[in-house]
Amino acid sequence: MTKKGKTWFAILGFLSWKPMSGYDIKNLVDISLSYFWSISYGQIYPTLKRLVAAGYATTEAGRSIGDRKRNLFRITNEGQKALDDWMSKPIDLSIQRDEMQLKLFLGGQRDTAQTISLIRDFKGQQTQRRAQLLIEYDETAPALESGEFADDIQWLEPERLSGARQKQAVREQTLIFLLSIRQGILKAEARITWCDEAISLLENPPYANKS
Amino acid sequence: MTKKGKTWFAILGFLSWKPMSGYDIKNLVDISLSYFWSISYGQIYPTLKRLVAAGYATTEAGRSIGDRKRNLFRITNEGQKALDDWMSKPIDLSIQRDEMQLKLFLGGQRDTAQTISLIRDFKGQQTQRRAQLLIEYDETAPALESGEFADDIQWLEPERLSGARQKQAVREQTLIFLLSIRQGILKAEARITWCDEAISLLENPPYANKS
DNA sequence: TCAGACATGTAAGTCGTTACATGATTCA
DNA sequence: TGAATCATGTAACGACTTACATGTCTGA
Repeated sequence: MTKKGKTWFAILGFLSWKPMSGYDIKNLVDISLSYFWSISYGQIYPTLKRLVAAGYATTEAGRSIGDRKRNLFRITNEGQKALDDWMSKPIDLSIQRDEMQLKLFLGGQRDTAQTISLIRDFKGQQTQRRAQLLIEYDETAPALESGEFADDIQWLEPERLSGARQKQAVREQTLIFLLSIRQGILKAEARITWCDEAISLLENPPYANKS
Repeated sequence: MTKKGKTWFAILGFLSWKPMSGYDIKNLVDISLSYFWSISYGQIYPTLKRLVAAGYATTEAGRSIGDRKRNLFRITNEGQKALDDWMSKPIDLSIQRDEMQLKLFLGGQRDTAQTISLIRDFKGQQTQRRAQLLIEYDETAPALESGEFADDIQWLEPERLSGARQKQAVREQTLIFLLSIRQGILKAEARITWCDEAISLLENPPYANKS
């Protein structure tokens, strides 16, 4: 049996929303998950094939009204079952490589000045990211009230629902999206806090006057 | 020319401390960088070969006094130069895949109850990790005062230095190590904060009474 | 009509893990 | 003596990116 990794279930997860093409999936990830996920065609198309081979999806070539022609993939009951199973499994917490920490560790006691300057740069990056995320948050938040997506943010265009249900779906989706942005903001802020602590300690080591 | 990735420079960075074997490097990473880096023999030995081929390191087979025999690798001037260059380059900030966020996004509006339970589990994991890191912090911190490593924490055993210089080296290394633990703690706390916010919002959505 | 977006795919290569193979040395 | 650990490696596989190839459709 083929190996089922995170990409496998990520794609299956999108198909559980509604039937999609590989192209749709790529767009969806790029537009709405760009901060914490990415995927390439080199993964998508072969994985879709394997999903069909595994009986987790079916394919309908060429279909689509009004739109250009796309190869749509639809999740099967078996696929849905496998997805539900994976969704409820605890998060895999294996190491997240952290280049900043690696450089700190490797160079920290050899060249403090350079390390400090590196941390300063890092803080700059994180500060910028935080600002960017705050803007995105503010642009998205109104949809929570209105139930209508702002301008270009129509990543989830659900099957047409009647007015009230449609608005509710938009609100739910918006809340999820805001939560993910919020996570990015908190992460950036934690890093900024760390940078400040680290710079301060490296500039004035607590053992400075010890022999 | 062979590709030079992070693993390449990670290994080179260790060699810049003192000559080491592949086995030493593996141990060092496992013991002191385990929270934010990992490396396997399948990477180490081939990379060491490539470092030698690139002129960044030399090898001395069999050497070692009192110890078992090991193949030691020593960084060259050229290697040191390349390392310095890499060390001063800004941190690569490309996406960090985040399984929690992926699952939130995929399942959030389909099955809120399951998502909440997933977040609760995640919070549990992060709380545990935070506790573990706090313990490690407390165990390591005394070395900042004493200039002597606690019990089994002798990852950096520098070339023998005279008393005062030796203590100073230990203090510097300890500070770096504490900073990296601190980063792990801040990261875990940011995640815990997010979990609380997320659960609260998912349980009581701000749009609950809207039509 | 033709540039640009839409849409689908493959090939080659890097990166990393796991499992396996091999042998030396230590010490209970 | 034999189990554990020290020590060095390779092979196979999976995950992911990049670059390429190919063709369609839309609108200025």
